[in-house]
Amino acid sequence: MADATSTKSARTAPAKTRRRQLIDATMISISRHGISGATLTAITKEAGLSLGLVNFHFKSKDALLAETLKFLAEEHRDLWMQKLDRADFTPADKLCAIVDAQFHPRVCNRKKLSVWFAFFGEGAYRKSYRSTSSEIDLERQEVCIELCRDIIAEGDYAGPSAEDVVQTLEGLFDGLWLNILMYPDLFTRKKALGQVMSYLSLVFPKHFD
Amino acid sequence: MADATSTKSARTAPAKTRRRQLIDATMISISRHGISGATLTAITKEAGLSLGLVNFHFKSKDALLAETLKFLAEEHRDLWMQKLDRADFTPADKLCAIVDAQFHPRVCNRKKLSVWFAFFGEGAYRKSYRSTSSEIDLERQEVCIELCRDIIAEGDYAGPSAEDVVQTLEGLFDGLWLNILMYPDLFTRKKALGQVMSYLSLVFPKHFD
Amino acid sequence: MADATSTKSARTAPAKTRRRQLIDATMISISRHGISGATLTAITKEAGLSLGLVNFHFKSKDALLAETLKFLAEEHRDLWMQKLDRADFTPADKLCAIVDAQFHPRVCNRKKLSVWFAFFGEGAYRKSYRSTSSEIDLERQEVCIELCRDIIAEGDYAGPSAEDVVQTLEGLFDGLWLNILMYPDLFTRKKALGQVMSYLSLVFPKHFD
Amino acid sequence: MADATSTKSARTAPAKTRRRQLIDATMISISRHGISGATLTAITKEAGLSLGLVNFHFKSKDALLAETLKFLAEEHRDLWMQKLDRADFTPADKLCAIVDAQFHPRVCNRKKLSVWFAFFGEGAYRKSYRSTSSEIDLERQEVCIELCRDIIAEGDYAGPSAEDVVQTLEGLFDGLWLNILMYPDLFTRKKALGQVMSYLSLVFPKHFD
DNA sequence: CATGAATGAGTCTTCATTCAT
DNA sequence: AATGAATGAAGACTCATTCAT
Repeated sequence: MADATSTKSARTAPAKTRRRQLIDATMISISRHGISGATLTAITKEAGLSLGLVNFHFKSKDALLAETLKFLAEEHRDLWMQKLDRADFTPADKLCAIVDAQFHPRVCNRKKLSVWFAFFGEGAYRKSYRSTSSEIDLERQEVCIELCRDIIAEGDYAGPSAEDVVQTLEGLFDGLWLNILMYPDLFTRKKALGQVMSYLSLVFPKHFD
Repeated sequence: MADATSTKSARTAPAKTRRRQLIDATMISISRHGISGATLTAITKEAGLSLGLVNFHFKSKDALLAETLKFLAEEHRDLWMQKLDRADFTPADKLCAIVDAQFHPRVCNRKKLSVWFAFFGEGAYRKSYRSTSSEIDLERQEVCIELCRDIIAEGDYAGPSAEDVVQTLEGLFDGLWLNILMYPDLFTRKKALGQVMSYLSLVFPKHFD
Repeated sequence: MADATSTKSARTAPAKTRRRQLIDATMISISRHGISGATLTAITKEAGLSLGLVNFHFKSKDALLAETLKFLAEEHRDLWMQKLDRADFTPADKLCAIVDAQFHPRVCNRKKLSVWFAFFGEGAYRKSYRSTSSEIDLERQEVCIELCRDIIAEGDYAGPSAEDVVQTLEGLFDGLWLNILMYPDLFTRKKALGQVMSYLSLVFPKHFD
Repeated sequence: MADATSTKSARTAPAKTRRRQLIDATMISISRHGISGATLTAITKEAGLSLGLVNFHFKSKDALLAETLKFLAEEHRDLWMQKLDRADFTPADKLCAIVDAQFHPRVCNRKKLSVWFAFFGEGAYRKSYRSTSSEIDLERQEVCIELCRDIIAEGDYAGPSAEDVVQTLEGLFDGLWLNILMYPDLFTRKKALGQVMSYLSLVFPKHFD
């Protein structure tokens, strides 16, 4: 009986459902027509909802975009976090899991990469990003640094510091994402993953491959 | 005395000067107010010129943006190219020069990074970029691959292939640029440069530090 | 007292009503300030509606103008058509009705003549006219030719052919319209009508006066 | 040797030459791109002259258009006037000459008809026309009425009055011009001429064919 | 909760006119 | 007498936001 969670869009639906629909339509619109083409008309048409709903469920368009960014950041964090609890994972396994998450299809696809870089490209959203989502980035960096420290200790590596490695990793993550977005024919998720693993095997040869 | 070449703006000026002024004002506007805030009104006000001049010196606003992108790409290329001719440079020196250019203040500053990522962020301009400027990127990659091949041969390295190294370098370049733009307090040109050199000393230990 | 059909303008109104209002305001604007003065600002002000409504109810200004032309052509056709069905009318009566319609106040007034000639005067609209409205003209000519054939047969006239007469009539219609528009003090609907009837009594003396 | 009247455009030329060039370019521009496309840029490019010249030789664009209209009206008048002096012409010959002039290729061609109706179509120019050129029209009508009176007296016609005939003729002139402009494939100068002559043979059978 | 017509500020673009050369 | 870069008002069009239903 309970069709509360039905995806079938009823004439009325709980606020949460509508918000999710709108956020999804926003991402699709941005990826298809760019940030400038992501008008409320385009977004609501994509969602199959009425124009007025955005300002009803969100305070403004800017709020919708901010929520979209937040959604993306949290979805990403959920992905790499879920493997960290596993007791049977070594630090290297966990680092590997984070790298995997970075290029997981759920996160690393044209639809979502378009949105990320649309936000990065607009100064106003960079600021918004820093204030709402950067702590997630920092959290991941902290975790990675911790893992690298363990790995370095285990392997007794004399190379770059844990901080150095992590900053290089972060740089690689973003840069490879951009390459995948710009040249989808030349750069693939798989290739990018290989690139990062190749780097890790260079710094931590005893742990990676 | 002779102020024929004075920068003092006369009522009329050669087309080239006006175009340069407008391109510069475009970059400043984008970096200050984002791509969406870079209206012709804002740009011409920034340049201290009248509104109608853009459509006089460029066919349209889109043309102005395309030219801005082209200017940026060419300025960048000129920078890394100028060191490649020097006969007294070893391949490692030349590679080093390219890395230096990537983080040279003339190229790697907030004003210009903002513009790069503004273009990357908008699907329409990504396409425009691919059709007008990507050959410059590819050219640089070719050159880097060649240099890496020489270095690998010289050092008899058994690590990643020249192609692999270069793709990682390209990824690092873009990712570090983004980090500098996003977190200017945490990431500096100098630090980024160190990051890349650190990577190079890992893959080519006999050549770099 | 039910004011459901009241002309009092509610905040929202059916699309058809708005379209009609805008078309009407377009005709008034053209007749008052010429086609070049018929700006969207002028039109919407005339209609007492907001500027953005034109692009909401019509795709563009050009579409509005095309619809205006179409409206005019159809209104005109409806006028001369309505008398053609009457069984008690002779061919001469019907031809007379068509002539009457041509100079009927609903069609032949400064407001609408201004619009007709505004369209005729601009090459682009002449083309638009040919593709959308000329079939109405041709239809009328066909009907007139048929009627003239009947009249010629009835009266056994040896003068110009039905086609000739109709082409002369069409020429007279347009020319008299233009004269009424240009010299409203010298040329009136009534006079024009007399002119045409005078011509008809010359070619078909047994049928007209 | 005297090349004062040379059509070769020297760097400087007498004002009269330049004015004629600009008027001609105006007519060509209007006929090619419509009145709205007849910008000063288009006109001066068509004339092969510099943009600033219009406001130099004419007070304003409006003045140029008014002069163009005047030129057209005077050229037309010169055409029908030149036959009126001939002592060997009967009134019917003279009337015939006026009709011929109306459809003479120098006057009745797409380039010039486009201009006439462009002016008729714009209220502002209708007014300008009335104040500068209508006396030419009226003059022609006077002449025609006089001729018709003579013809009626000669033939002892009992049909429409001279005034009536002339008004019908004027209507036919304008209407046939419009038809030629609108449907160049269906209506030709020759056909139009035949139409008018056919009308004249109806009212003045003893004089025309 | 939901709708979508209406609003009008803001954008790009065009173009007659000016003016230093 | 001639040039054409520069100006800025005015145009069509877009779109986030509002609000009566």
